This record gives sequence, C-alpha cells and structure tokens, in this order.
Amino acid sequence: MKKLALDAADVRILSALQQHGQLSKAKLAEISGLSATPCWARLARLKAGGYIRGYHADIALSLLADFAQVIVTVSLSRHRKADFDRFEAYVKGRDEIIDCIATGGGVDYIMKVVSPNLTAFQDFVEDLHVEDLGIDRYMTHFATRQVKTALPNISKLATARLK
Amino acid sequence: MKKLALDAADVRILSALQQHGQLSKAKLAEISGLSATPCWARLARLKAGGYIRGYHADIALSLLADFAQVIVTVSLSRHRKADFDRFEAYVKGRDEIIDCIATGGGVDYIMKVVSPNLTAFQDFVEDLHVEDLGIDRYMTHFATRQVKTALPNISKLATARLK
DNA sequence: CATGAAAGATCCCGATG
DNA sequence: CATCGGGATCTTTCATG
Repeated sequence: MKKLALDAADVRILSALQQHGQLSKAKLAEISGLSATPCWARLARLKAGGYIRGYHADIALSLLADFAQVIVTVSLSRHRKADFDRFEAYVKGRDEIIDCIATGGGVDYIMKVVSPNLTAFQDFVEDLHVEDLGIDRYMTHFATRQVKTALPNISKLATARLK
Repeated sequence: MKKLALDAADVRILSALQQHGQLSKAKLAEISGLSATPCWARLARLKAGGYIRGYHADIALSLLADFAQVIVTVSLSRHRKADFDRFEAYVKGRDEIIDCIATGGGVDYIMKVVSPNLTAFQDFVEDLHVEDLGIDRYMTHFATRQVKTALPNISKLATARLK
C-alpha cells in the first residue's frame, strides 16, 4: 500500500475517528475544520488508502466476566526462519493471544494473553509445551490490575517527523 | 456499576459491535438474531449499563509515520501505597504510554510505550529518571515487528463461566 | 418478541461558485 | 475549498399482535 501525502486536516480526521468512531460526517467535518463534501472525499481517500483498518466498539470486559490477563515472554531455542514461522503461525491461531511483538535481546517474543480464568491459562501454557514450538524459556507475568489503557496519539506521531 | 444479566443475544450484540463498530441497527439486529426494535432496546440497555465504553476507528499507524514501540518493565524501590500512586499518576499523564498493567513477582509494572522515534524514547526514559518516581530497576524491550494484534474473544470469555 | 409505519436525520453525490 | 440540493437510506419511536 503506497503512502498518501497527508496534511493536517487528514490527521485531524483520523484522530477524531480514532477517538469517536461513530461521528456523523457532519460533525467530523466540523471538527476537522472542513465542510461536509471535501471532508467526505478525504475520508473516502483515507479509507481506500488503508489508513482506516476498521471500526470497533470498546467493550467493558470486566463487566462481562472475570478473566486473567498475562504477559508472556518467550525465547526460542533456535533462530532459523522456520523456527520463527512455526511459532508465529501458532500465535496467530490462538485467540487468547491478543497482542504479540517480536523483540531483540534475550527475549524473542512478548505477548499478551487473555484467558477466562487461571486453569484456562494453565491449559494454554500446557499447549505451548505440547505443540513442540521450539520454546527455550518463557516467563509469565500475571496482571493484577489494569493501570492504564489509551490510544496512541496520532497527531503527535504524525507531526514528529516535521520537527 | 451493577452488572446486568446478559443472555446469549446480548453477547452477540456486543461481539458484533466489537468487530464492526459501524454496523447499522438493522444489520446488528439480523446478526444477533433479533428484529430491530428489541435489538435497539437491548443496545440502549447495554450502553446505559456501561458495557460499551466507546467506539474507535482502528488507524494504520505504520502508514502515518515511523514509530518505536517498546515494552518497559519497572520495579519500584519501595512498595508503599504512596510509591505506587506517584508512579501510576505519572503513567496516566504520559500519552506515550498506551498500556500499563500492575503485576506481581520481581516486576511491578509492565507498560507499552509508543514514541515517534528512538531519540524521543530516550527522552522519555530520561524523564523517568529525572522525575524521581522511585524506580529501582527497569528493562526495555524494543519491538522489531508486530506479529499479531487481535480483539479479545468476548463470546468465549462470557461463556466460560457457564462451563 | 415480531411487524409495520412514519417523522426526522444522515448519507452520498452531483452541480455550482 | 464552500454551499446547496435531493433521493436513498438509516434512526428512533410508537402502535399493534
């Protein structure tokens, strides 16, 4: 996907939708300082350019059910491409894993796992062993409390390159 | 906020909106297996009950700008309530920190930091030192690649308690 | 819960300055 | 870029079974 040239108004549109995904086109236009028609055209362009990956409701999980949130760090015993591919394919297939990054240093992967309860998480870890994923070492860090959740600051990130 | 009694249709509504935050009420009703009117009533109830915290567009950050994503683990040198409060207040005030959990064991906090670039992240770490937050040890893990991002599976989490 | 209906708002897009 | 217009669609609510 080729990157488009974005100006400040485009960034305002994206930022507004990031914070309020159900804004009407009229209010979106107002916030972004444009009138409805050009705002609509920009939005269409941004969507077509892949800048908007989707819209999601933020659901209060804690009201729905108890659950355990765990950060798991993983180091593989070997570092061939096939080892990474096998592990990552497994990660993508488990919906308990809601976030996974690759990293350098002594740790290869850091992921966030959400399970309905502790025994479900233990089953998850058990599966990691059984599946022969080439894991050398792993560490688990149970979340006792969610201190903060926030959205990335789009305007700051998009503006930084101009400095 | 008192928890409501939710049935399977409520969970389907929440799950559908989690995945497609801009669904029209008509399609939402269809997906959740209801007709429009009762679906609308349930949605109003869920919203009033705090089950829907908001709606957000998922923006393709990587198209907007280069940025560095870092997992930072922190241990405080003392563990009085005031020490936790001070650190957490700081965390809440920094918009580079998009996620922070408290955890047990040798690590007190694990957070995800998004900076426009490496030097901005170094400045961030510098601030951590300067601010006298009572940090004993910290470790940084730079993300080299985003392997996976997914939404928590609402229906699985909400159903698990029934088993 | 389902159906049907109706006023009002919104959406999409084209025309024009 | 802004304003205006209008047909299609969606939203919200109410009455009825």
